[in-house]
Amino acid sequence: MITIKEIAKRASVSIGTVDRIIHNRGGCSEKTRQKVTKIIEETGFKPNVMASHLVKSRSYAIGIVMPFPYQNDNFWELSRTGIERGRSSFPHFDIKIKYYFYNRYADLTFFTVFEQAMGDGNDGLLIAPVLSLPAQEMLQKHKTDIPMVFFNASLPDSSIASFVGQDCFMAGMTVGRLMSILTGNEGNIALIDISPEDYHINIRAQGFEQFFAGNARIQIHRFSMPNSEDFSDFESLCTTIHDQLPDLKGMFIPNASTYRFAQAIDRIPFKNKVFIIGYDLIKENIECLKQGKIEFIINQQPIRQGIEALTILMNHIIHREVDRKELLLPIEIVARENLDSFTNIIRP
Amino acid sequence: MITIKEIAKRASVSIGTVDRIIHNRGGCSEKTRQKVTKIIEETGFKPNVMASHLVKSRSYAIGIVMPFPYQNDNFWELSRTGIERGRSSFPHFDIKIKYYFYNRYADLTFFTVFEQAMGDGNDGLLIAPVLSLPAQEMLQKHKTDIPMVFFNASLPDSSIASFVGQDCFMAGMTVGRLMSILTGNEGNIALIDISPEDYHINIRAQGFEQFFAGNARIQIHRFSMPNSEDFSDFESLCTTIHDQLPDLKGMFIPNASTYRFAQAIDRIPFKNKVFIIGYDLIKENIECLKQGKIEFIINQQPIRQGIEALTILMNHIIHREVDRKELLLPIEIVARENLDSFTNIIRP
DNA sequence: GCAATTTTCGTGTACGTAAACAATTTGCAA
DNA sequence: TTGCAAATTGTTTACGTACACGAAAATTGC
Repeated sequence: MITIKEIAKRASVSIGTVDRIIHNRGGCSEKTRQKVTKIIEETGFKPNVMASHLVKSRSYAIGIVMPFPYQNDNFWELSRTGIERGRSSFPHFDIKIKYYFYNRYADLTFFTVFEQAMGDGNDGLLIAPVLSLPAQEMLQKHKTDIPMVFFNASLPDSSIASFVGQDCFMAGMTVGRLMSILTGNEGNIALIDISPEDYHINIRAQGFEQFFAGNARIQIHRFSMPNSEDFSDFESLCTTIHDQLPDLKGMFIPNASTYRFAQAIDRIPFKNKVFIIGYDLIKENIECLKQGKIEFIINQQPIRQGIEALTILMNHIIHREVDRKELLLPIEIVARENLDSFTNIIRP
Repeated sequence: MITIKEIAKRASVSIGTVDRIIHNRGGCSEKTRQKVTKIIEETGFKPNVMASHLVKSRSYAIGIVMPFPYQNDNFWELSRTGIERGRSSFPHFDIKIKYYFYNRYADLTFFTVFEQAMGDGNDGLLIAPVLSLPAQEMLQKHKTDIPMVFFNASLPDSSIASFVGQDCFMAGMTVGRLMSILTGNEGNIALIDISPEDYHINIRAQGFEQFFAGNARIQIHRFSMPNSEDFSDFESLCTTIHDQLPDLKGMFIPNASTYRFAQAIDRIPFKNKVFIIGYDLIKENIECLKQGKIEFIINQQPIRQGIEALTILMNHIIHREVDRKELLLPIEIVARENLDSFTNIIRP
C-alpha cells in the first residue's frame, strides 16, 4: 500500500506539500496541486486510518437529533441503544455523543433543537427527521458542511445526506401479504390511522392498501386515532370498530402502539379471532406477541440503524467520504417462534 | 486513555520492559512482571490498536475451511461473498485469505483439508463444520492455539471456538408457524429429508415437527431424497408424493434445493395449491419466490455470517480476545414483498 | 575474587500521518 | 537591481507501540 512519502517522492515534493494538498488546506501552487492530485488518483492512495488517527487522537463530537426517547412507547430508546452500541464499536476513538431531543408533536421544538445542534460545533450529526417538512425547511436554510446522516426517517431530497432505514412502502406491502394469508384473503380489516403528521407511518399504510388494491374480497376500513397517551381512548376506538364491524378479521397498526390495540381487542368479544399485525419490538409488543395477542411484528431494526448510521457518519468524518448512500435495512417479520432470535442475539 | 509510557513511569521501569510483559515474551524478572501486571490490571490498560497495528503492519493469513462453493446449489458462494465483504471492512489490514474446500459428502476430504489449513501457518481459521462428527474428532486430536471461529454450523462442544449462525430448531419452529397459517392449520404436509448426514438440516426438520406435536389436524409425512444433482430425481419424488397424497397442502424443504421441488410441484396437478417453504436466498429460489412458486424462504444470512465471523476472528487475533461467543443471527422470514429489502440493501 | 555467562532491563528506531515551524522562492514596487 | 512581503515548499516533531540491539546487573564457574 502506497504512502504519503512515496507520493512525495514521485512528485518530487516534500511530504508536507502532499499533506497540504490531501487536506486541501491551501498554501500551495495550482501546478503542484494538480501534479500531486494526479499521482494520488493514479495510485489510488488512501490515507492510513491508523496513522492518521494515531497522530490526531482527538475526540469527536457527535450530535443526535431525535424525538424524546420515551415519547412514543419508548421506541426511540432502541435507536439510542443502537447508537451507543455503534459508539462502542469504535474503541480508541473518543466519541462524545450529545443528544438533542425534540417533541415530535411540536414543530417548533425541532427548529430550536436543530439550531442548537448546529451551533454546538459538532463534528457530525445523526438526525431522525420524523417531522419531514420542518426538517426539510431547516436544512435548506442552513447550508452546512457538517457531515450528516439521517436515520429511521428520510427526506424526499436524498442528496443532502446518507440515510439508514427501511423501505416503508414495501414494509406495508409485506404486512398486506401476511394479513392476506392470516385472514384467508377475505373479510373486513381495520387499518389504524395514527400520528397523521408522520410521513413514514402513512407510507406504510399506503403500501398495505396497495397490496389489496383491486381485491374485492377484502375490505379495508381506515380508523383515525387521535394522538393520545390515554388507554381508554384505545379501548373506545376498538369498541367503535366492534360496533361497525363485529366480524372484523384483522387489524394493522403501523407503529409501536400496537400492543395498546391488542390489549383492547382482547377484551372485546369479536365474532372471529382478530389477527393483529403491528410494528416494532418494544417490550409491550414482545409480551403480546408471546401471548398470541399479536400475530406478527415488523421490525425496523432500530438498533442496527443506530450502529450503521454512526458507522457511516464516522467514515464520513474520518475518511472524508462524501458519497451519499442509502442503506435500506431488511424488512424483518417477527412471529412468536423467531422472536428470541431478534432479542437474544449474543450468547456469552 | 492510559499508555504504555505512563505504565512504565508508574512502575518505574522502561517502556521496553512493559512491552515485554504485555506480550509475555520473557526476559524479565518475576518481581517486575507482577508489579507491572498489577498496574495494568488496576488501570485497565488496553494497547492502542492503531499504534500497534501501525508498527506491525504485517499481513494476516486466514484460512477458510468450508464445502465447495458450488456443490450445493451454490449456497456456499454466499458465505464466501460475506467473508470477502468482511475482509474489505478491514482496510489497511492486509488480510490474506486462503480457502480450503472440502467435499461435504466425503468425510475424508475434510480431514485432508483441515490438516492442510492447520499446517499452513495461518493466523486464524474460519470453519464451517457441516460434517459435525469428523470435525469434532479432528479438533480433539489437534489441540491448537490458532484462533478459530465456526460459522453456519456449530459443534456440540461450543467451548472450543466462537460460533456465528442460526438457531436451527427455532427456525424449524418458525416454518411450522408459517405453514400452519398457510394451510389453515389442517391437511397433509410433506417434509423432505435431505442430506441426512447434515446435523443442522435435521434439526430444522425436528423443529418443524415439534411445532405440530399433538396437533391431530395436521399430518406430517417425511420423504427421503437421495443426494443427487439429477433434476429428474426431484421430479420423480414429487410424483411419488402426488400418488400418495393428492390433496397435499404444504411442503417444507429444509435446505437450498427448495427451487427444484417448487419447479417439480408446479408441473404436477395436485388438488389444492401446494404451499412451499424453503431455505436460502440463492438466485433460483429468489426467482421461484417472485413467481409465487415458493411462499416463504428462511434466510440464514450467509453474507452477514461471513462478515461477523471474520470480524470476531480478527478481534481474536488483533486484541487477543479469547472469550468464546455465540452469535445467533435473526431468523429472517422472506416473502415476495420484502424480498428486495434483503437483496438490494445498499443503494448508491 | 575475577572473568565469563546469563538474566534483566533501557534506548533507539520505525510505522504513516498531521501540523507547527522554518526555509525557500516568487512577485512586485521602489 | 534591490528590498521586502507574500506565497510556496521543506523539515521536524509527535502520536503509541513493537522490537532489535546493547548496556547493566545478577549469576555462575573456577
